Amino acid sequence: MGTVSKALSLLSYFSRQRPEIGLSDLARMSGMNKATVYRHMSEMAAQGIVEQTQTGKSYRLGAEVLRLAALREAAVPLLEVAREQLRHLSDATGETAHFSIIQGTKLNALAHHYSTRHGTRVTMEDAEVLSFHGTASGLSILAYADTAFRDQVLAEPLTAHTPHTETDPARIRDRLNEITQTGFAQSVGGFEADVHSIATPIFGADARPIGALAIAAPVARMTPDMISLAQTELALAAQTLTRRIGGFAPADASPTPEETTA
Amino acid sequence: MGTVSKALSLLSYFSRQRPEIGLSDLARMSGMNKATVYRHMSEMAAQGIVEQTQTGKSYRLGAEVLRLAALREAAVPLLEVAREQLRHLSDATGETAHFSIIQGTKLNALAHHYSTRHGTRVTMEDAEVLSFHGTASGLSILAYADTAFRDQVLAEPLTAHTPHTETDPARIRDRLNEITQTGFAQSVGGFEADVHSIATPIFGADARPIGALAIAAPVARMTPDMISLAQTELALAAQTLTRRIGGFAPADASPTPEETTA
DNA sequence: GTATGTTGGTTCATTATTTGAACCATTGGT
DNA sequence: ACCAATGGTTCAAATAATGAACCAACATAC
Repeated sequence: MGTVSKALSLLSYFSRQRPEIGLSDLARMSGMNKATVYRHMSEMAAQGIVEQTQTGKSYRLGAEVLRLAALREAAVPLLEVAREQLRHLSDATGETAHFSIIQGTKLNALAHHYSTRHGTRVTMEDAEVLSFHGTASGLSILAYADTAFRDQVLAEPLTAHTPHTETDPARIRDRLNEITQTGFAQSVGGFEADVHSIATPIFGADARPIGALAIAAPVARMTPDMISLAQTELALAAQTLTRRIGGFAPADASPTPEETTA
Repeated sequence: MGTVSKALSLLSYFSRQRPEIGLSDLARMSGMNKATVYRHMSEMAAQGIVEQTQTGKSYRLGAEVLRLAALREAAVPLLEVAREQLRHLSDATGETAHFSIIQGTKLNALAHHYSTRHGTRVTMEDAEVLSFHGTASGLSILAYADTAFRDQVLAEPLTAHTPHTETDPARIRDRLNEITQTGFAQSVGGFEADVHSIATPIFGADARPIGALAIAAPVARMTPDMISLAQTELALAAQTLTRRIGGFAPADASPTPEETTA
């Protein structure tokens, strides 16, 4: 691993739960020497990628990443198009819609939209790390991912987020097969208790999944009619999103909206 | 300059005008050796910061920057709060409102909001680089920036974006003094022909300007009444934004909304 | 008030990494 | 068939990264 990778890998320790990290902590977490971490952070700070809090101590992400993200959106308007679909999805279903993408071996929630139809709703946070095995989004992606990626994810220890999380790799593989039949993954309380989610993957130019659209509702409101509606809308939104970002669904991919509506 | 800085500095060559860059071009632009650029880009690609287009050739910014930006927003909700104010500003004035921040020695437009009141409007692109001397936003920032920064910006060659762009450093300094009197900067056709902009700065925790809010309208629609309205709304929005991000306006800063309304 | 354990930051000889000229293999144009 | 690009690769030489030990500053504990 080169110096640049090492420096950039420091960024992976920042999370929603830990948006600011001190020098010593960062050195401990990364296992790197304190002096090394200091220089890496200083260099990244000079480039605006990170900055120090006004107390002068701990580090956090810098404003430059905003520029980079805006530029990325200009080149590949993934989130912009996704937000459009999310708005439509939550309006059509009256429930929370969210979008997440694969980044390395992680699944990151990047955008969401709430509906105002109900007083209670499933709440989301952007930049939250989701699990592949415990969420509908993750499962839908795994179902269409190549074997190597699936094996890699399922080889790691699978944490049980709730009592209902399926953590047995063999049983998860069975579910993945079922998912490819319908094109939709479901998770009932697998990540958060009392949340029923339905998801379908989004594909990149190489026909491999790059993310997922999902609708999340309280278990009680996810009636058969609702499931049917959610699937219809998800299929349409996913197809639109995949197409708009220049992606291609694989031959065995999620059904077209016509098929679903039937 | 360390290796990490050099690698990260490659990112600065990506712009709205040039969202994808090939290896040889990037080497030429940066003046670095082709092999060096190749390894830097490879390492950054491994971290998801950049990626290669499916034609396999040129590089562009990667999806990881979206995660980083989402995380930055979670830690410092600058854009979220700014967008709120932009919405209000464009609704209240019926014109285009936009927000830009200083990054290094550049001024970057990062968010905007259009009004639907008129058929014609000033259009903006996010992630666009603005000039300090040619825009109302830039001037408003310069007016409140420390001397060192102001000198640095005015020492560089000042390009004339339009025939109306003021490029004489001495005359610009005079205008900056006037700006500190009122708290607002104006630019009539200084960046784009037929665009009249009014801007006021946003301050960080150290009472130094970090960005600016602006309203841009076609010259003909920027009547005295409109200017007055824009200033009132800008002052309020800027004060709110500065406060919400934990910033402080300096003692000699832009007037409070009360003073302006008078 | 002193001792102790933090913290962020710095130093410098040793070491490992980056660097760049020259080199391929492809591609596209003439 | 040629030429001039392109992205990518190699390897000795040069340069930069590294890490143990070291500050000074700040808490907390005794």
